[in-house]
Amino acid sequence: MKLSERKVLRKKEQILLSAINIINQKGYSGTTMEEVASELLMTKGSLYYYFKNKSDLMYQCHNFVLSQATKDLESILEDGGPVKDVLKKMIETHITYAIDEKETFNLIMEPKRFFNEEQLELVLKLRNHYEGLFDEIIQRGIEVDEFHAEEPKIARMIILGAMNWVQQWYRPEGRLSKEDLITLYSDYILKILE
Amino acid sequence: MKLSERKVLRKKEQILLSAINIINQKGYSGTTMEEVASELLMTKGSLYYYFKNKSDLMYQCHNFVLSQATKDLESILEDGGPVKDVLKKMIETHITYAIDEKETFNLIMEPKRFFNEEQLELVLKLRNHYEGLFDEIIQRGIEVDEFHAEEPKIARMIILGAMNWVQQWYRPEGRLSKEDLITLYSDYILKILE
DNA sequence: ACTTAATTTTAAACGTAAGTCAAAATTTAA
DNA sequence: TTAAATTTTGACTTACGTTTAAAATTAAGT
Repeated sequence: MKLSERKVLRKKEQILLSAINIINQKGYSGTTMEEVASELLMTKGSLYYYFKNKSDLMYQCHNFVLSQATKDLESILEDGGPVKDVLKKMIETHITYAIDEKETFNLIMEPKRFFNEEQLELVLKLRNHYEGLFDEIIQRGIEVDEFHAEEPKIARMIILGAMNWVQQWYRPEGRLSKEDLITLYSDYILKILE
Repeated sequence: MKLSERKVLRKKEQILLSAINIINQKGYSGTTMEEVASELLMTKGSLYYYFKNKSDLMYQCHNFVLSQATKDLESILEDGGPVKDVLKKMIETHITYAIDEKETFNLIMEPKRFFNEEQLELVLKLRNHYEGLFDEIIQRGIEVDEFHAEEPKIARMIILGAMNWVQQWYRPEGRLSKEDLITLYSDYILKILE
């Protein structure tokens, strides 16, 4: 790889990190290309040299965060251990992302609105892979007879939905600590798989 | 009430119904004031005679649909019967709205992005009321010892999240019929409350 | 029916933010 | 040092929400 190519990659990553910050504060619609640019002392025109358009930039931010979450889950799965413990760790990770990276983690919410067809395909692929990691642990649990589910994929959808909804109501400054929240969710989710 | 006032109300409702249709097809961002207006053979300027701005219009669409859903749930609750059956009916109603009125039912998703403070307050009030209806049936169930939940409101959040997520993946043309979906969801949700 | 007042609609603006582009500036490589 | 490649600029276009003053229409009183 040429020097110049590496430079472009570095710049792209700089832009991504900066954009992720702004998006997590102001949301997708609240974030302007102008603001992302000025944060890095560029003009917005330059952004279009690195990213095709706003939704491309947003897509890559989402991708960045989701890929990181994916890696986290993969390493939890690899570490192995009792299925219930593994699932609990996965739940903890997912909920933590959902809260801490609220906006970028869940651009997920309305992918069709924001992404074009090509991006959408990639998002869905990555998302399927991510969701598949939950299927994997559920499957393991079923095999060792610790989990039971008639339609495991539906159970997984229910679990994911329950966890994602956390963003809609949870406030860190509220009555429940993040730890409490995660404990409660883990317990309820395990009941689903009983 | 004067004739003119009634006329305004009728017109407002016409606009709402038309807007709800467009929003459910194209989503909030995909819907332009221009399009809503032209659907009714008006110019977009006129819309601003009836609604303060776009987010006011969208808010009222959401309100309209959510109010209808609320009435449906209230009448199910009033009818009474075995708590599990009542809850199942409520689940069916909620999921049906979530699928059929996808966009307007769940402007819910990101209320802060779209609504101003005043609207937000009203939305949250209505939403709390709506959610409270689920608390009510859960409470009934606990009292007759058919449901068990340590933190019933968290259980309710989990249930709502699970149901709302349906919009993200369910396709009527897919493998599962809406009936299958609702049956599966009901069964899983009842497990949460076991 | 006629006149005046109130209501409703219009069309032409404006503001903001996304996206484009040709030229200018800078960097790289020979 | 110079020519080519890369990167940045800023002015322009377009789209859409929103405002506004004036025009058109409708209602009400006599």
